[in-house]
Amino acid sequence: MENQRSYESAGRWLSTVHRYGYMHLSKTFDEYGLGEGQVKFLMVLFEKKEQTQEQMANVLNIDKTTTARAVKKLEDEGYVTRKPHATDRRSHLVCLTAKALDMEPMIRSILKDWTNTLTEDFTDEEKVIVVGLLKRMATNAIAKIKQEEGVKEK
Amino acid sequence: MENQRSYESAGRWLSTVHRYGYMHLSKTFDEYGLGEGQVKFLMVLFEKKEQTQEQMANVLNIDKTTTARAVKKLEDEGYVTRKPHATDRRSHLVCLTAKALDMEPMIRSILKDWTNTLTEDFTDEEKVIVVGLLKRMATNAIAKIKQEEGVKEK
DNA sequence: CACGAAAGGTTGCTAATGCAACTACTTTTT
DNA sequence: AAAAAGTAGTTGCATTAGCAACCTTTCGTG
Repeated sequence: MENQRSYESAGRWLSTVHRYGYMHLSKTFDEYGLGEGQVKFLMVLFEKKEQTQEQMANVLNIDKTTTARAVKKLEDEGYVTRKPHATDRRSHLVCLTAKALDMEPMIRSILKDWTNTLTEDFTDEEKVIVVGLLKRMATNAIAKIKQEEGVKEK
Repeated sequence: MENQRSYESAGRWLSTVHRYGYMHLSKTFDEYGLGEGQVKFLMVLFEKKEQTQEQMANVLNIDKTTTARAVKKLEDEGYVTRKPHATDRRSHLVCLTAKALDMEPMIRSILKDWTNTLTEDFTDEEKVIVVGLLKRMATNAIAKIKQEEGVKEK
């Protein structure tokens, strides 16, 4: 149990990178009527084409209320439409509009540019390593929270 | 320019880890009257003992308004006091209370536990690597944002 | 089939955070 | 020394995000 003298933990840098990414991407996407928070949902739709809100929330591990509000903004800005689900009247299928599809390359390139900025001085190997480690941390975090929830409602 | 088919970028996992960390730490610190957002300022004070808000904002790369509000909450909860600066009447020195010092081991241990959870299945080497890579990403992010600001006000 | 549980969404509330604008002191320039 | 520029903090506003509570529809079991 060494005395951790300086505040240099993973979490400290993680939150810095996250905040700065948020700032940069918010500013960059602003001119397209997009907020940083909506982009991740677009990314899911670019891959899956049609999804219910519930499905998107699950894939991204994001709360369903956050999902609902992000989808609403995307709809307001003309990036997605919602059509009734064929068999379940509770849910809606969220679909991309032509506008969103036109913007796909642009959006991907903005995200990629930011990733490149973050890993500017990384070797190719390090670039691969960091994604892998972050993914494992995310997996561990998710497992822990799920476990806490499980305990709570036992 | 390979087609990045799945949304597996560093940023995606980074934001997941960040959000889950926020959730876990908020919940854990809640019973001490602390929010996740205030803890990083306490960590700075544990190391530097006395700081102006400006100094804390700089160390953490956090906006001064966020700093002001975090300090206010810490003051309201009895973790810090503010005393007038000896030579500059614009600023205040933020100092820890006995209550905060008593809680220091507890707070460090909660943060460390979460780090351990995130890196549960990491080798010792990987634990070191991930902090280093995150720190470099943070440095790159900060440099980029500073550069954008510089351009703006030219 | 009916009733209760579960699932998909929405609304109200709260926290952390950044930006713009403002006040109040300090330092620099002329 | 007076005016200009810069620094420390604060307040108002907006965004992302989660939680609790609620509504509506669907499903499962007696």
